[in-house]
Amino acid sequence: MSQDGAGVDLETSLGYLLKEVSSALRVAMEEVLRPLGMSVTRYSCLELLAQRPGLSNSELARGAFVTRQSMNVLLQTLEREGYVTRPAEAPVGKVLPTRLTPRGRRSLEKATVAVRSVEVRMLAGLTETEQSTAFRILRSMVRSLHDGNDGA
Amino acid sequence: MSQDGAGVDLETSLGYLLKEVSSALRVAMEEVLRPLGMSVTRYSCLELLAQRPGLSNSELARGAFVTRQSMNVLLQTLEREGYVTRPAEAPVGKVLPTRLTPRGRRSLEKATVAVRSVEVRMLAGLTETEQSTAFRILRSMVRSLHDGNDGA
DNA sequence: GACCCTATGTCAGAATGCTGACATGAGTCA
DNA sequence: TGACTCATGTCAGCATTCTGACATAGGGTC
Repeated sequence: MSQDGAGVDLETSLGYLLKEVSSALRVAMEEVLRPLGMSVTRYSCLELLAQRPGLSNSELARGAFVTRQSMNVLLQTLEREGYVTRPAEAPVGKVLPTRLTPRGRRSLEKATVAVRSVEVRMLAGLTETEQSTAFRILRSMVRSLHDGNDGA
Repeated sequence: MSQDGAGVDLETSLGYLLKEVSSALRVAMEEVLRPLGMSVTRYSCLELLAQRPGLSNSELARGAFVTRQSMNVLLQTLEREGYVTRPAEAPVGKVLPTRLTPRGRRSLEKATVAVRSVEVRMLAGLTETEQSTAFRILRSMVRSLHDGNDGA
């Protein structure tokens, strides 16, 4: 009854399960980030900047999986609130390298602890080997999906 | 430089990789669904109804990982356009069991083919064993994440 | 029956992300 | 040099989803 041959069976579909996991992960992250007054996208942006200082708006957008327009709005907010800084003039081209301020770094610290606790919980019950296997398999999926789009 | 000890290293984080995969999957699905004039959520709703006829608004919302308010908006659209039907009066309680119309079923058929092709592409390069392993690991992640929230 | 708790359907407003569009700067090629 | 292409930053409008709120139905418990 749940599979009439032609359909994508939800119970056995890896795509559906993937959506379920990412949904649960997002909910869990929002839950621990909310008390800190931070959203997932905001956290992603700050974490990206902490690990790769000087990233541009477009690079941050790609790293956080949103459009550069959305990231631009977020960066303007973060800049206005004093979490990041961007030069008034582009050193080269139109690219504006962004950096965390001390305030941004402090804000990120608490968020990082919270997010790490979620990731630890998600990985609970998995061996090191299983985690490595999962990593390899997920990487393969990303590659396969991109190949079909970009043709690269 | 990319890992100063305390940070969540993006290059090795399963959470980040998970976000990358689901993002790529969503993009790929939107790409094949757009020519059919269908969105991912719309497809999810129809597929859910095909496999489990009579699902209520709230059940569909949970199955598609959106709020029941969002699903309600979608259902009203689908009903107005003749893809689904709901009784005017609730047979029991307030629950309105929803069903696909022939038109909805036809619309879904093409979409299912398109979505299946994406899933096949995503799984290309993975053995049957790897797919089973991925399924088991992802299920474990969902369980661990939910345990922390519901306390169940 | 009275009460409480939960789940549901639904409306309205707010937030978030996306598409479309434009100007500008860098690289390539003839 | 000039034309062409591509990537970037940014503004504006639109679409989708979410949060808040309300009334109602059903299952308990007393």
